[in-house]
Amino acid sequence: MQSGERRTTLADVAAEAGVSVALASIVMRGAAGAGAATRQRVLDVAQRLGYQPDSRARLLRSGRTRLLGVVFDVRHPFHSDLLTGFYDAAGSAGYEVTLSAVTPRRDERTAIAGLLQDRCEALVLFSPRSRTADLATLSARMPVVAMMRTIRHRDVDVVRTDDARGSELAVDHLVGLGHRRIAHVDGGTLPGAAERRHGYQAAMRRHGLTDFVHVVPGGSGEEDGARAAAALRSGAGFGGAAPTAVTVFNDLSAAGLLDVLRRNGFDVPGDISVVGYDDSSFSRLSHIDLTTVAQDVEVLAGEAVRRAVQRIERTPVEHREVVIEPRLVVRGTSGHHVS
Amino acid sequence: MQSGERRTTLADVAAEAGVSVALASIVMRGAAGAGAATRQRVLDVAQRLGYQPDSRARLLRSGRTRLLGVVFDVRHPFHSDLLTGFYDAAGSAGYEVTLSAVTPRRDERTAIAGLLQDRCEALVLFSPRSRTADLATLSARMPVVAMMRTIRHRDVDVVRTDDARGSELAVDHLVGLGHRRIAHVDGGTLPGAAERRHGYQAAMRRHGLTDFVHVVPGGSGEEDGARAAAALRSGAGFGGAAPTAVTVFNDLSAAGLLDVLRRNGFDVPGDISVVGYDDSSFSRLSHIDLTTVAQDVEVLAGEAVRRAVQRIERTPVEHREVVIEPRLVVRGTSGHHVS
DNA sequence: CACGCCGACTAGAACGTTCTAGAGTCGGGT
DNA sequence: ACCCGACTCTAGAACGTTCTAGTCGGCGTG
Repeated sequence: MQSGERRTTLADVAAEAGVSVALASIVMRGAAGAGAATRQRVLDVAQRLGYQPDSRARLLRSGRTRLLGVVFDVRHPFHSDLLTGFYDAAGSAGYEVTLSAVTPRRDERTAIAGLLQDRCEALVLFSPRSRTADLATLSARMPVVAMMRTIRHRDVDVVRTDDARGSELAVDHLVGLGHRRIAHVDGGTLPGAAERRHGYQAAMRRHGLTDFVHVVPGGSGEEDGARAAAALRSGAGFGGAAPTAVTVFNDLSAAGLLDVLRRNGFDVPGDISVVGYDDSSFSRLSHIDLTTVAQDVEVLAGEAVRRAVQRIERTPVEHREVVIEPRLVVRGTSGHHVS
Repeated sequence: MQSGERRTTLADVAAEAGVSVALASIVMRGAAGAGAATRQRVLDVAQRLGYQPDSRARLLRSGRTRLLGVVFDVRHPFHSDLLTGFYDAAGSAGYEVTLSAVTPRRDERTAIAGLLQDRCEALVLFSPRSRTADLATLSARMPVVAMMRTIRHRDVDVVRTDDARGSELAVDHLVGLGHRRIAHVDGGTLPGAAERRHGYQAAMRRHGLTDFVHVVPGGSGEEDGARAAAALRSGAGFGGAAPTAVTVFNDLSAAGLLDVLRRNGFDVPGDISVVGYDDSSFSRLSHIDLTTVAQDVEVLAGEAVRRAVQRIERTPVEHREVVIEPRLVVRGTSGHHVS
């Protein structure tokens, strides 16, 4: 099949229906100005010939593309969730979505360049790692929305979760369960790590637990969490006493930490409570069952689309940065402190 | 920023450089037929004006898009891995990739329709669920490659893993460890489930274990595996004796099964060995550490691209169906049978 | 009956490229 | 001196749409 014949164009449909191309165009895009009978006839012919409008030609002429470009990372499960919400939000705003993936061998520059050619009207970047200056340059060409990360530049919009607040929720939860010796395994220089660390510290101070603040260097991988577990067991932070609870930079690191703890005979949450961050799909596995801080996917996606559309349509915008409230998901790895 | 001014076109560049549009075009696409000095001058001007070619116009004119459309499911982690390989393979074949995602609220039809408008030259569908007839209709319009699934239609190409062989590898591995009472938790009517079930049955027969063949109804979710675990413990299949090993339809189901087993005091792999399927990222978590059957992502992606390109360029094709050998990844959930 | 108006329809330009056909220029071989 | 080929460059059509500016009847109104 897929024969060499030219695909059917609007001209074919028009000829077959015995009308002008212009009228066929009017019918196809549902515009006013065609008689009911003619309209039906054109529609029938189009259907019969299997006519598919050529979006390239259409958009070339009309200037608009109603296309939102999204750069996401295939390695980040959270991005997949966000994508789901993004399609919904874009759809109801009357925009299409075009995707460009970052992979281990395809960097962000390449992914962005791919979208640039597609003439999308705005760029939405999931957890961008580009330098602020590069994003600023980009924003001279089209609206740019950065997600899950702070960018301090007046031409780049930001939609992110309040990560400091997320850590605070985790600490509040643990304090509510009677914990005092709460450690934090951080994410080093990774995006969001500083906010999460500061949130932890602020919450500890607020609860009068300044003396118990203990940050253990971690990272984003399982092995980072495992390493941190070893450091914790040595009990360096609390004058020899092991912490009774830990908040971790992300779920993957938390999983590594959990594993080492359990292997070493610790009962979770009996001996020690663990709270992750991200609500990754695997944290829901009953076997892991991780208490964690969830980002609100629907709202994040919705706000990003809203912001992009506002910029495209030049609607005045109230705040450059939209910060979404996180939500604590209590599962099986956190429990009452028994002294 | 993103001012209302028209974006710079080839005509602008040409005018500024004092050459014709045609020559500017020649320079921009690196074609032969421009003097070195002129070429450099045009390039400089283009750079200075921030010229970005409009792919829509370009492709409208040239007819070709060199675009491969991919439909993937955001929920399937394996698809993310495959995407990585796909970008690589397409890139080195000189093709671009355009993505359309299936999400819980965006079905395959919609995802395909989105790509159709983009005028890609071939469609590659990851684990398509569409009916064969629909795919056949589609293939009248453009080459269609289905992945990870059998399609019996002469116009639809197929690139998939030999799932029967995958199950056989799992069984061979377990038999090699001394197991005889090996059960299979299947995937019902899901794509690939029948092949995996048949592979299990064939391998059991080959090892003379026909009497021990025992298929437990399962599914793709964690809860399916959990349910199957309960059924297994009742020992229905082997005359009251519980199996010493299980092969499971996929990793997620295996994780659910593992969890229930361990919670009920079974030692894995001491009391029972478990083998999953897919090598999902979470199966690598040290906490799960699942022995599983891996699909060769690089090869799958490479073959899919090769096949799509062959169809596009009308190169004769040897086999309609390309079947890739799976690979067993031995981790911690399988061990010697101790009787 | 003339007028204006409205609805149905159309011709042709426009969008930003690529491609075809050909025009000019230069240098070298006869 | 002439021609030829190679090279550089250009004009203008073409791609499949949408949009602008109409044309053409018919009908209600004065």
